Amino acid sequence: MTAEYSEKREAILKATLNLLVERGFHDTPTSLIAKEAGVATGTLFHHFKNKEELINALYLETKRKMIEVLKKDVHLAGNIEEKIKHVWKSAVQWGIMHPKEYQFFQQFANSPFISKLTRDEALNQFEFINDIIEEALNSDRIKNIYPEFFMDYFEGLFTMAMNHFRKHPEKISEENMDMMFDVYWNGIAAD
Amino acid sequence: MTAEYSEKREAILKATLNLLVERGFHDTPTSLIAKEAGVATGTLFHHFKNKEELINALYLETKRKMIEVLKKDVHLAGNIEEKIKHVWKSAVQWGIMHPKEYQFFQQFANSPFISKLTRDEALNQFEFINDIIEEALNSDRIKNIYPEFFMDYFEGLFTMAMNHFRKHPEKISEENMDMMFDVYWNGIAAD
Amino acid sequence: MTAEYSEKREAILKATLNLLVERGFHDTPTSLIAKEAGVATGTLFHHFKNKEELINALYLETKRKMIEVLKKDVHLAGNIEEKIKHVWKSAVQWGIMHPKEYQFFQQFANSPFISKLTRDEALNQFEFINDIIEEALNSDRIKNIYPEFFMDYFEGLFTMAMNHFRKHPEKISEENMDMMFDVYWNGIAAD
Amino acid sequence: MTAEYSEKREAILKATLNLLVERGFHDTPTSLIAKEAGVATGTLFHHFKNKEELINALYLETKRKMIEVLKKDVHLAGNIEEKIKHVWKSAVQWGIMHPKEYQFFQQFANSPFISKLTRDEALNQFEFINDIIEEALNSDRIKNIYPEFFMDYFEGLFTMAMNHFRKHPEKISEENMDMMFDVYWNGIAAD
DNA sequence: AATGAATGAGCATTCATTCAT
DNA sequence: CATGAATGAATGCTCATTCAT
Repeated sequence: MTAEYSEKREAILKATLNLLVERGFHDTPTSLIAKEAGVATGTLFHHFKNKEELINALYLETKRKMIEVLKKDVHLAGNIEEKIKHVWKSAVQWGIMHPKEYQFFQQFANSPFISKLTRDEALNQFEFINDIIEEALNSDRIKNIYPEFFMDYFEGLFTMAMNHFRKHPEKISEENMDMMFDVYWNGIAAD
Repeated sequence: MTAEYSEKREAILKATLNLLVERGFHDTPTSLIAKEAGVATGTLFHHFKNKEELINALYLETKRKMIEVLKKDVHLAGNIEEKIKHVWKSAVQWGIMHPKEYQFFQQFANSPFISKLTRDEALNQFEFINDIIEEALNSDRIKNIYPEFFMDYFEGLFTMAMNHFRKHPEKISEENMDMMFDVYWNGIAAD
Repeated sequence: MTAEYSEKREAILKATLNLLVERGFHDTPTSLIAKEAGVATGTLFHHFKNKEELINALYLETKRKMIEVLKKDVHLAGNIEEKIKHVWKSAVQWGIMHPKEYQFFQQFANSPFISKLTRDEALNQFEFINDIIEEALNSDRIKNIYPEFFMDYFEGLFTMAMNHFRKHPEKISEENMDMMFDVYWNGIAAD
Repeated sequence: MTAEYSEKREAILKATLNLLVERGFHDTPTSLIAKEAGVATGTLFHHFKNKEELINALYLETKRKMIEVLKKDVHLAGNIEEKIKHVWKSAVQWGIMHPKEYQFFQQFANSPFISKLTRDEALNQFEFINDIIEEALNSDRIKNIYPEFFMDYFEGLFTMAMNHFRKHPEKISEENMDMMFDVYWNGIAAD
């Protein structure tokens, strides 16, 4: 199912995102999605084989868009700390600007609906981060920790920041973001 | 619906936990839970008003047991760092020893099924942590950060550790736990 | 799914038979069957796993009842010709007395809905006919024809008679039945 | 909807026949027929008003072709027995050579899809057989049986032969066909 | 004539829950 | 307390058919 452009298809994806985060998976019938998208029930299944595939498509296309943002301008950063900070802040800012998309990722992060295939393809797009990680580990700026942890630590602190800002929106500020990145960096910085 | 002890009741809770993490919520009909628990369908509704209440009961009782463990022996720890480390490591160890329970918490962390009531009651039991946090913030051992972040940071790094060990079980070791706590502590330690 | 007795189950089977022959398979929704049987839609699926199994059950139980009739009093017949005639006439009379059941068999004789399992089990019950066939072939009353054909010939002429009487009900008479059996017998009688 | 020749039309009819006998009516959506025929879904409805008319057209055109074969060379036969034998064997041979077409007839023989109109028109083409029957009944070669039965008997024994050969393809032989015709003839031959 | 995206009524089936026993 | 047959609203999905291009 290639993602050829189609207005109806787009409308369905948008309605799915909105309803899923507002009402949860099992309170979002396909009939309601279709209604919200302004199409017939059959049209939904014309574009997506079934509900599961619809959600996987939404997951993948949303992730693609997010990663597009994270990648942007990384190369402009100077040293490795700045590179990581750039990606980290881009991620947090993206999450703040796209709360629904972020919540959707949270909801389906551990869901059996997101197939291994989808997960793998999403992971592939994160490859550019591997380069950064390698560069970081090879530098003398950070502690001697193993790569798998480095990756999960990055994601973990990002998730933490996002959850925090969701619970306490009044804390959203450039300053606090910088503070959190400091916490992140101090955690692994070489002495 | 008080939690008086009953063998059937226990069997239902146990079956619920197993099925929920194995098959996900919407692939776990109450009929299957009853079957797995070795009771009649009606019996389930005799002990729990409905499916939602069953899950909330499971959530609450499991959380209670977990917190029991975290609280244990905290008072024996010396300074504030040791106290926090004790709770943190107890939490990680509990998660490793109870993978199903941990996965269940993850699955339902953001679920609309867990009522505000349940969430609040669970939170209440975390109160003993507030004391620790206050003690920490008042000490000169850690940076000047605001309390809400401190709390979320603790939970965030715990979750990160758990996810990491779930993805990479071969990395589970006392040593790595200590390493992660160091990362945690360095992130917020006063200079 | 053993055929334990149940009034609702019986009502469903009866409604199925009536509707199937009146309206055909694909114009007989399960909802209509349930309505006609005076039960809820769920009840139908409580007794039969799905529509297909419902039809297979109807097929098998109807066939069982029919064969019961064919078997009756065969042993009273004298020679082999009389035995065969007895079965043949019992079959034709059963078909005339049970037009719906007969039509149902015709409709589903070649249907992919009737599973091989059902067909085989139905066939098993015809075993008593094998004895008769063997006796016939070993006698000197009939021509030297091979057994498989003998069996199909019997069924073929029965079907022919049934079709004929269905098209021309005014021809139904003891006399014509006898005439047809003569035709049958002459076809294979030894010179 | 006249049957003007058209490649797409032919392709649709062919695909219909193949799919119908392979998968049964209710597992053969028009979309699949179109796909198999290599045309767009709309095209099917351009050539046939609806699914029912498509099947009726297939029925009628197939029957026409079959009867063409049965008629061929009847006039060359000598006496009435030979004439009947000629038609009977032609029919059996046609069935063996065109198993899909035969199965299709069997499947739809009692179907509500084949309209009375279609059935009547198909019957009309059988008229040449009436002449043969009349000739037979007026001759002294066969028993005194009434015409309606004579007709159904012919068809019944043909069907029986076809079913037998379908179940036991290894029995297909000129010899067995002759044997079966003998059985047929003996059944009604005058003493 | 041909296309195929769009339609929406219709269907088989599921499942939380009830209640008579 | 326990049972399990019965319920019926709700849902995912199918498919014949239409129609703008």
